[in-house]
Amino acid sequence: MGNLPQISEAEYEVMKIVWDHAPVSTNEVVERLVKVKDWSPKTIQTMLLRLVKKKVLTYHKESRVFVYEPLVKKEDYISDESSSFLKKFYDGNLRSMVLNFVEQDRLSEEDIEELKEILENRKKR
Amino acid sequence: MGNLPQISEAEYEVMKIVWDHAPVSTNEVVERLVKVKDWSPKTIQTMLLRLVKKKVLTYHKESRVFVYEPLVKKEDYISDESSSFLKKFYDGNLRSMVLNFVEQDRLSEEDIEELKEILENRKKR
DNA sequence: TAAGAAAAATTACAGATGTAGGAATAAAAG
DNA sequence: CTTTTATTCCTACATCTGTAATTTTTCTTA
Repeated sequence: MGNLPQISEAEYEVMKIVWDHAPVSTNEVVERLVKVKDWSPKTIQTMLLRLVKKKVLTYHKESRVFVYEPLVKKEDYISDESSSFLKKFYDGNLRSMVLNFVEQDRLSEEDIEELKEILENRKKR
Repeated sequence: MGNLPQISEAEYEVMKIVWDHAPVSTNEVVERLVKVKDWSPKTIQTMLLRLVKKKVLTYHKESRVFVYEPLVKKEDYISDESSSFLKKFYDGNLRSMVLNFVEQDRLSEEDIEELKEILENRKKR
């Protein structure tokens, strides 16, 4: 953990598409993204290029088009980001975070109940 | 939430000192930070300046020196960052994050126990 | 095979960030 | 009052990020 490449905010939007649809061509990424984000296709192409340069993606040519695939797994990336986040703000552990949420009354009754169930279920395996 | 100024990584290191020691002079911030970070005093001064410009800090002059105080509360900032983080990676709720941790076996038995206690205690008030 | 269309390659540029150096000024000391 | 020193003010510059436009290359189609 902590050794994955840096992915910027805009790049992450692109990665979400790639993770969900790889192997995926430039065009498909563009088509899917412009539905959601108000970006020029050129911008999206820049992001793809940068992600390749950062080794977050690879591509191969299929005749004239690029087809991309992730080199970094989504789960790994999210795990990594979660660790950094917890380290930065909650002394590295999820307990501190949950405690903080509880103390600040940022959880509803249902949240609490569901959390307890999640923890119970895990215990029982 | 979501309307607080952006605080960069390096700026955040400075803010930690200010939050913990305000009202605090440029010199005190520098002295405390150079113990922890390998930064030039000039760099730290730049950070303080930028934080003032971003309205994260105010200062007043005490004779010739600047004395800083936060305009943004640490708790508010952390809350805000937590919301953004959860929104970005866990669909906006802490439950998803905890569930994910549980599923990925990233919590020890003690973690689970402590979490359950935290939730229990909260219920009982 | 030449023209047109589609894709990729190259270039651009402003703002944020990390990382300071140097100039100006004000206060303290002699 | 002048020199030294501490502090602030202004400037700098490379990299990253957001946001593309322009140019070149390569298929496709007439």
